[in-house]
Amino acid sequence: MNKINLTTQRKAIFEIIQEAHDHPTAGDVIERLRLKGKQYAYGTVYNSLRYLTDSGLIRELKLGETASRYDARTEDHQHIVCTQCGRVDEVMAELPSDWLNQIAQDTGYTVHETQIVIEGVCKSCATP
Amino acid sequence: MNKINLTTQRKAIFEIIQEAHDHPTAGDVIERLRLKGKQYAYGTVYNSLRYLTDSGLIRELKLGETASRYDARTEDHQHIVCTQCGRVDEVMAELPSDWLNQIAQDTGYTVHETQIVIEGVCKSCATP
DNA sequence: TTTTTAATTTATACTTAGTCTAAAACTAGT
DNA sequence: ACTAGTTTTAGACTAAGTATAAATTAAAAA
Ligand SMILES: [Mn+2]
Ligand SMILES: [Mn+2]
Ligand SMILES: [Zn+2]
Ligand SMILES: [Zn+2]
Repeated sequence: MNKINLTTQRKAIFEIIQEAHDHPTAGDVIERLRLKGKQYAYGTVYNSLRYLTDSGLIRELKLGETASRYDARTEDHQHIVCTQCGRVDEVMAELPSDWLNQIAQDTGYTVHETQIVIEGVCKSCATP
Repeated sequence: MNKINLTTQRKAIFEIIQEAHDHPTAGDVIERLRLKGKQYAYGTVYNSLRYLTDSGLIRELKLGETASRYDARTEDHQHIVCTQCGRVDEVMAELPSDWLNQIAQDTGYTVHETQIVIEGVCKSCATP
C-alpha cells in the first residue's frame, strides 16, 4: 500500500493505455510512444507496465495470444476475441454468481478472479 | 478431414497426455518421455502436439502461463488455476447459455468457443 | 523387388516476448 | 552539497516456440 510514484515515463505509458481502446500490447505502446516523439528504453516500458499493473492502475490481459495486452478499464469485465481479425472487445455482462458458486463448491477452490476469453467472429468479419 | 496418421512418436506423445492428469506442458512431455527411455527431437514434440491438437485428439490450453498445456479430455470443459501452487483442475460445470446469448447480443459476435480460466486458491493451499 | 514420391523426423538456426544486470542518471532527505 | 534510495538505460540473457534443410522412413508405382 505504498504511494504510487508516477515518473515521466510511467505517466506517458499510462496515458497511452488510457487513450487506447484496443487493449494494446507492449509493442503497441512502444510504437505509439515513438509516434509522440517519446522513446524510452525497451525494458523501461516493460517495467512500467508491470509497475502500473501492480499498482492497480491498469490490468494485464492474457488472452492466449503471444503477447500480453493492457487495459485501463480496471472494473471487473471480460473480453471477446475475433478469431478472424484479432480485435478484442469488452464483455460487460456480469457472470452469473450461482455458476461461480457451483464451481467453488465442485472444485473446493476459493475463487478469486476470472479471466474469461471468449472466441468468436466479430460483426465486420461475419458480413463479407 | 484426412485420416489421422499416428506415427511412433505421435502415439508415444499422445499416450503421455492421456496418462497425465495434470495438463502437462511440452516441457513436461519431453521429461516424461525421457523417463520412459524415449527421446525425440525437440521440434518433433512440438510438431506432434500441434498435429494431435489439429486432429482433435487433444486440446491445447492457454491458461495465461508462459507455456501451453495439453489435455486429452476433449469434451467441452473449463479450468481453474491455483494462484499459489499452480495446479490446474477441471471445471465441468456447463456455462449458462443465456449468459453466452447475452454476450453475443451485446457484442454482435458469433460466439464459437470459450477458454475460461478461473483463478483461485485450491483446498490444500487454503488450509495451512 | 526395385524405383519414385511423399511424409516425417532430426538437428540446428532463428524468432518473439520478456526478464535480468550493472552502470549511469535522477530524486529526496539530511 | 552529500548521501542513500529509486529509476532509467543499454545490452546481455532466457524461455517457448517456429522455420529450415538434410536425413529417414513409409507409401505408391512400376
Ligand atoms: Mn477491456
Ligand atoms: Mn482439462
Ligand atoms: Zn473480426
Ligand atoms: Zn494450490
